[in-house]
Amino acid sequence: MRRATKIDGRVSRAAKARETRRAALLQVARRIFSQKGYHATSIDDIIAAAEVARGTFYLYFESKRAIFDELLDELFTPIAEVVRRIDVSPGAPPPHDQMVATVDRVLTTLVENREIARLLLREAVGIDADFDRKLSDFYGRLEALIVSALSTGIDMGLVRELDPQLTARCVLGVVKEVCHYAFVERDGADVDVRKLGREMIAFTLTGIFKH
Amino acid sequence: MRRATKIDGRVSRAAKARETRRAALLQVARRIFSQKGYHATSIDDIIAAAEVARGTFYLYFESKRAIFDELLDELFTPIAEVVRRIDVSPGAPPPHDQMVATVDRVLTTLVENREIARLLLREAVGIDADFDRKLSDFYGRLEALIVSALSTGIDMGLVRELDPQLTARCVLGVVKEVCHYAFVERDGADVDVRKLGREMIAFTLTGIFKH
Amino acid sequence: MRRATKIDGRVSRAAKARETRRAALLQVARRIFSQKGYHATSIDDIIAAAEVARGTFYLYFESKRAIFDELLDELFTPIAEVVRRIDVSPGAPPPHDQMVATVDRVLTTLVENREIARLLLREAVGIDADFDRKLSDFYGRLEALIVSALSTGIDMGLVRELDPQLTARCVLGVVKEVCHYAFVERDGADVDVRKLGREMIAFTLTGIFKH
Amino acid sequence: MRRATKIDGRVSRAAKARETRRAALLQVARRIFSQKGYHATSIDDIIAAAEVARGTFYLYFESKRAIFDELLDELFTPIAEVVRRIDVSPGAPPPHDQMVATVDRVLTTLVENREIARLLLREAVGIDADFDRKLSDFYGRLEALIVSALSTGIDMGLVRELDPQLTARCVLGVVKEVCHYAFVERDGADVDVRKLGREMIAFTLTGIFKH
DNA sequence: TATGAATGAGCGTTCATTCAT
DNA sequence: CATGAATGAACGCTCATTCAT
Repeated sequence: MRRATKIDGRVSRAAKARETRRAALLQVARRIFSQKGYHATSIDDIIAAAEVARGTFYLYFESKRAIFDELLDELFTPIAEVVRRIDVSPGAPPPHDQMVATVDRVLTTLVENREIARLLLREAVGIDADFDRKLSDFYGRLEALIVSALSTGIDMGLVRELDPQLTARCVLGVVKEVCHYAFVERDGADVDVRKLGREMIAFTLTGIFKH
Repeated sequence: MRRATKIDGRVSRAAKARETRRAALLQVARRIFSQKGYHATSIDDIIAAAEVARGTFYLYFESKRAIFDELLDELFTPIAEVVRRIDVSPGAPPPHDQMVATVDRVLTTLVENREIARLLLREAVGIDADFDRKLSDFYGRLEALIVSALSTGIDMGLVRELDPQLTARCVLGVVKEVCHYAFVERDGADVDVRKLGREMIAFTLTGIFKH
Repeated sequence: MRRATKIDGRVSRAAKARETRRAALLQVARRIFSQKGYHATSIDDIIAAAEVARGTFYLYFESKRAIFDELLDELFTPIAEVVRRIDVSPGAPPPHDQMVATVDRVLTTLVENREIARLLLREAVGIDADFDRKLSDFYGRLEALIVSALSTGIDMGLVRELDPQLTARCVLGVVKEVCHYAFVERDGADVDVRKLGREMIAFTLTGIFKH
Repeated sequence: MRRATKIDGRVSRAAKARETRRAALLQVARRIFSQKGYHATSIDDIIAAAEVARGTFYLYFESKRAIFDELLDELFTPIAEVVRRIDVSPGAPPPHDQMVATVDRVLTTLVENREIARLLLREAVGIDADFDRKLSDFYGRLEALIVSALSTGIDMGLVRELDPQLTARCVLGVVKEVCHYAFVERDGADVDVRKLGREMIAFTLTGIFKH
């Protein structure tokens, strides 16, 4: 037993060390990709900043593309999670409250992951066909959610008769552009998330007209 | 005189041939850039498709960047022209009509230049610092126009009190995203420009709510 | 007869035009080669400055190398001529006078052909094996002449016992370096040929020592 | 401690291997540059002769220019060192002895570095502006030394009244040309350094005249 | 004769990935 | 596990020369 523990101990210690290294590489890559973009970042940049040998990098990641993918997943996953929580069942909180809450959570998630947000919003496409597909899958899922929310809204008589698909894209465009403005152009540091959310929601719900 | 005519004939024939070649190269480059993006397109791809020698390419364009720039200018220029025509002088057509007309013209221009539209909407950034600047200049000009239109609208009591800058980005986001949807994801072939325009305007003016 | 004259007239007029063009190309090439060196000068530079089409250049010269060769021959020929005139026959002018006169003539020739002199003195080697051979032939001829002059001098008891070959190279080295100083480093414009000649001769004849 | 030793062992072995490769590349480049000159030598030539992949070259040298520079420095450095050792302080060896010794050492250094000497003496100019400057700096330093030696000689009454600058160039010309003769034209293999030195010194000190 | 568009071999350099130690 | 030397395909670009008109 002692020995087993010892081995387990070793193993887990080793596994932990492995995870630490991996995390360190991810962190460094996150920063550099976010600063320079995918193409302008070289493996050299990453291993130099991580103070790790060339080969070591490939011990933890299959390729440059692989680490980039993994970084974007860090954002895809929580965003998808946040959005998934929208509840359209009867007895759920009122749609408007949910909308506010969701927008808030999305923005908060982006703020918490500014660097990856930059990555996502800048490196929209052009890496390769596979990545383009991944990206459009992600946005496709968001779109589907908005479409379903809009459709429900129309059914409930809250939302005017509109093309749900096209309007979903409008909403998505608002979110993307405002986030680009906040996280890519400005540093993303001093962003007033509340204000951003309020303006986006107002725009989305009522447009620019005075009613 | 006969000789002069002859020479003129020759010169113009040569100049014409030159223009033809140039146009052919531009066309090929337009297609390939639009399909694969800037980075994934090599000079080799272009000259192979154009069935032209390596040196020939450089006879017509200074560099890969130069032909890319020229392609994007094919779209920048007419878009800027279209947008410039907005008339805020007294006695001008009513704002709403102008808006509809402008959106219509912008979309028509994009439809007419689908491939470059793809290029513009996909290659958001990451080519190089110069290009990033060019791109943000372009969008900056659009944004400024929208800001000024919104401010005028607020002054006239047509538009509600909103943050003109942020809202301009919302509008820009709507346009970009809808265009991305129409020209990048779908082929851009069977796009109902009228419908697209109507939906975008409705969304922008009144949001999603039923009033 | 009239017709023949006419034709002759035409032919010679054409031949003259041909020569004029050739000369113009040579002149332009001379200037540019002299300013930028062989490698840094492109055919483009030459035809642009000569305002002549690309193909025209090749109508007059076989290649870049050929025109360069021809330019250097412009200097080789008169220099060889000048040096050939040294007269060691009995009853000839005294050796010292001839030496002074020769040095003077060589320097004058160089001054009159500053641009080619620059070329000769800078582009010592490295163009290709053929050119290297040509160059060493030229210097070989000069060397042989100096060797023979030195040997005669020794026989006549004027010159100390020395290794004629090696010393010939010393003399050549003096000439080359002083000319390099005068024509390459300084513009070659305000060169006091007399003084240069005097110093070189004094150095060659008596060295640096005070006797 | 054992482990440290092991690591040290590894490190030094690796460092040694690195140095070996570097040296091999330098040697190959030295030979080829010396045979063909800078422009006629391509990276391809070097890596083919060194049996090394393209990328490997750039692992050891920044650029073609960088390896060329380094090669020339192999000669610049010891020559500068040798020449620097001239001692004009009171109580120093007599000037003539120092001159003989210096010439001897310079020639020996050149013999020991024949290939680079060829390089130095052939690639007079034309690589690029930077290199031209480097070269003229080097020769400028030599010239300055000779000028100062001549001026001292004049003050001491040993050297006749002459133009020190121009004469320094004469001396430099003698050295360059004789070295060119010995190292570029002849293989540089069977050069009798002593004799060369003696002749050069005799020529420089007393010229060709029998006194 | 004159043109200039076309050619394509060649260049120096980069960088993601592999693998022996 | 960790290393970093080695790889080589690929890149954008140049330029002396050719040739149809």
